[in-house]
Amino acid sequence: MNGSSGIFRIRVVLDSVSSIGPGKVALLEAIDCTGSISAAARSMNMSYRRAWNLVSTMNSYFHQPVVRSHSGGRGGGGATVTAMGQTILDHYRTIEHKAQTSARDDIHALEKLITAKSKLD
Amino acid sequence: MNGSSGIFRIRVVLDSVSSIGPGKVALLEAIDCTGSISAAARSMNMSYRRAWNLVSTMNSYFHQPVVRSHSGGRGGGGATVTAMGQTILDHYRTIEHKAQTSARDDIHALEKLITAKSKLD
DNA sequence: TCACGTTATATACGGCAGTATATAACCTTT
DNA sequence: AAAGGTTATATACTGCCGTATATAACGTGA
Repeated sequence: MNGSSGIFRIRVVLDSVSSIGPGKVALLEAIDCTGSISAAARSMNMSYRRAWNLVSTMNSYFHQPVVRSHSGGRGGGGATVTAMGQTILDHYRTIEHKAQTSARDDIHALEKLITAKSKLD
Repeated sequence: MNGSSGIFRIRVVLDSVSSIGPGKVALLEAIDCTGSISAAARSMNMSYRRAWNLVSTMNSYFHQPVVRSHSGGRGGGGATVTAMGQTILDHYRTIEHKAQTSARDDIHALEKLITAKSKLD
């Protein structure tokens, strides 16, 4: 029944240069889950450089950093999602859920108009 | 005030290869408005090739064509958005509106978290 | 019958986003 | 002190998306 996967992709454009969408959100969650930027990148099959750039960008356009990182020490270092980061994740997921729920009938109607091909996996 | 512009971008992913988002929707509306693919492309500062490819793609993944075109004749030819195309536009706009409305509080909350930069135009 | 502007299609070119790779600094653990 | 894995940063390469450009066919109106 899916419900939460693919289907619906939302990007919140906050500014002419600031936006947040499925990619950055997934990265934040992966960092939260793995405890490091490089592990998160690996888990998503993304280059470290790209992951680092995304984090750097996000850190720069919110009032406070969304990720805090440190190098050296046990495990070589790591990164954590800050309270600000969590707040953003929460809002994004809420937006996603409300949007999905409220528009579900029309989404379903659209789905019925496409010629059946490979279903989403 | 805005209401309909930027802020919120939704892409409905119908299939591993089929999706519809702001770009294709804007193109469809431009075709509906101008009566031709090339005029629509010009009005959007998009190459004819790209516009034609997008139309071709959409025509291929819905049950019926979303745009019908004809060459030659008065004005050299033209293109119109079919009933199917209109239906898709309607559903998309409805989804967009419902999503925007239902998630408005959280969107606003997110906006307040970014460092003020150039506002959307 | 010729002109006009469009559809339809192909090929070549350019820019840029993302990858691959390398290197230094960091700091705990052994 | 040495090892190990991470952050942080730079440079070079690659692939792809979209532009630019060219050409043929089409069909109404002058």
